[in-house]
Parts: sequence; C-alpha cells; structure tokens
Amino acid sequence: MKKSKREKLKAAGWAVGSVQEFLGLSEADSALIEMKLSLSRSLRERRQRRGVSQMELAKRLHSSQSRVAKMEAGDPSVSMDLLVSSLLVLGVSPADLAKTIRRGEGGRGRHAAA
Amino acid sequence: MKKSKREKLKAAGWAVGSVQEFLGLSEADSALIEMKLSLSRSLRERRQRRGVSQMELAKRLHSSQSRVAKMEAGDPSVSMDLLVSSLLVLGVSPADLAKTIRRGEGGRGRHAAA
DNA sequence: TGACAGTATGTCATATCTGACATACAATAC
DNA sequence: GTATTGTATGTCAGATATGACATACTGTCA
Repeated sequence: MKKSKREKLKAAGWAVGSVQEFLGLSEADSALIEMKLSLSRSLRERRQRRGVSQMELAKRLHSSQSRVAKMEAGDPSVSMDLLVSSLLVLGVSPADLAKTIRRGEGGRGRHAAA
Repeated sequence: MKKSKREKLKAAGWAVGSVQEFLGLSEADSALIEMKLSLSRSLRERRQRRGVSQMELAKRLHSSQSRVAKMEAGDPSVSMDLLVSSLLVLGVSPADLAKTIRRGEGGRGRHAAA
C-alpha cells in the first residue's frame, strides 16, 4: 500500500521542495517524506562536519558504505529507523534530532534554511 | 545484526526504564528504543484523547487493528516509520512529534513525566 | 445470562529493507 | 599517466516489517 507511492517518487526523482502537491500524497505521507529528507541532509552535514568518511560511519553502524550513500541521497529504500540510528551513532542527541525533525515542517510558505 | 538484540529485548519483556544497562546495548541502540517507546506511548495517548478506536485509526492508516495494538504495545516488530506515520495521521504536527522525541531522552537521572 | 465494542496476541504470506558486493565516477597526489 | 581515497549506483539473497486473519480477553449494557 505504500509501494506505489514510493515508485512514483522514485520515478519523479524525489523532487526536493514540497513533493506533495503533484502526486497523490496525503499530508501525512509527504510530511513523513520531508522529515526523512531532513534527517538525510542532517546526516551528511554532521558526518562531513566531523570529518568522518561514509566508510567509517558504515563500520560504526555495522553497515556498508553503499547504504550510507543511499541514506544521504535520500533513497526511498532507507527507513527512518536507520537514519535516526545513524545520527545517534554520530553522537547527535535526541534533542538535536528533534530540532532536525521540526525542520522538516510542511510547505505552506516555509523556507528551508539550507 | 539487530535481530539478536531485539530477541533479547523481547525475552526481557521490553523493560520500561533505561533498558540499556543490563543488556549489551549501545547508547545509540537504547536511545532509539526509548524514542520508539516514547512515540508508542504518545500514540495511545493521542488516539484515546481523540476518542478514536484502534480499528478506526487502522482504517485511516490502511493498516489493521492488530498492528495498531502492537504499535501501542511497543512491539519490537514496529518500525519508527509506522509510528511516525500514525501520529501524523492523527494530526500531530512535526513540531509536536519533535517534543515527543525529546521526551525519549536518555536515562542518567531523567524521569519520565508519565 | 448474552451480545456487543474495543483491545490483545499469535501466525503467516508477502512486501519491504538491509548489508554486501561489484563497479563506476570524482578529485587529489604523485 | 596511475594510484589512492571518497562517493554513487545497481543488484541480490537474506532479514525484517507489514497487513490480514483468527482468536481470546475485557468491559459494559441490557
């Protein structure tokens, strides 16, 4: 029941801004997606800021470099669990995580502060 | 690589407080778990507060009553994605979600404000 | 008592996610 | 040039999550 939407998104190339309007996504669906994209961006940012390579992060996570790349690419095959785990492994506090999640706040006039 | 820990947790009955110390869980692992438990509690609370039955929520989610029950029971088989989706479907804003997540903040003297 | 609405718990087939691998690409240093 | 390091992308077998279903347990109301 979720797959069809993921397919559409993949096909659409994960348009960045408010993805919702032109696909048949519900508010909740698109909010979730934007949240994940937000986490994804945060991950890359934090990792780089700490000078950690994807390979190294992968090791800490007991995962693989390719999966880390997919996480940062916002690949739909990546779960929120994995994104959150990764951030936690990078030492991000739940409080900071919360901030990141709020950053994913829905369209309607909001602007992403890069 | 995650399964063994889930098994242990299940065996341990998902002890509520800071689960970490007596199992071989990393900080990140237990932080993730407590976050999920936090979401889980929040879900039940919000759903009840709105007078929505598990069955009804299940329909809105295109899921089933039993899965909603598992979500609220903190069953390890439930993903963070599903928990978050559910809260969103209940109309919870990303900002409120963020608060819930912060509530899952790690042990070290903190107390769960019910 | 029985009937009912809500919830819990177990199982299962199928959908999805995951780590691992191969391989390609980009930039840098020699 | 070609190593080397970091990253991207595709694929796939195996692991995990999912919805659906059956069934049991709980009130509550008559």
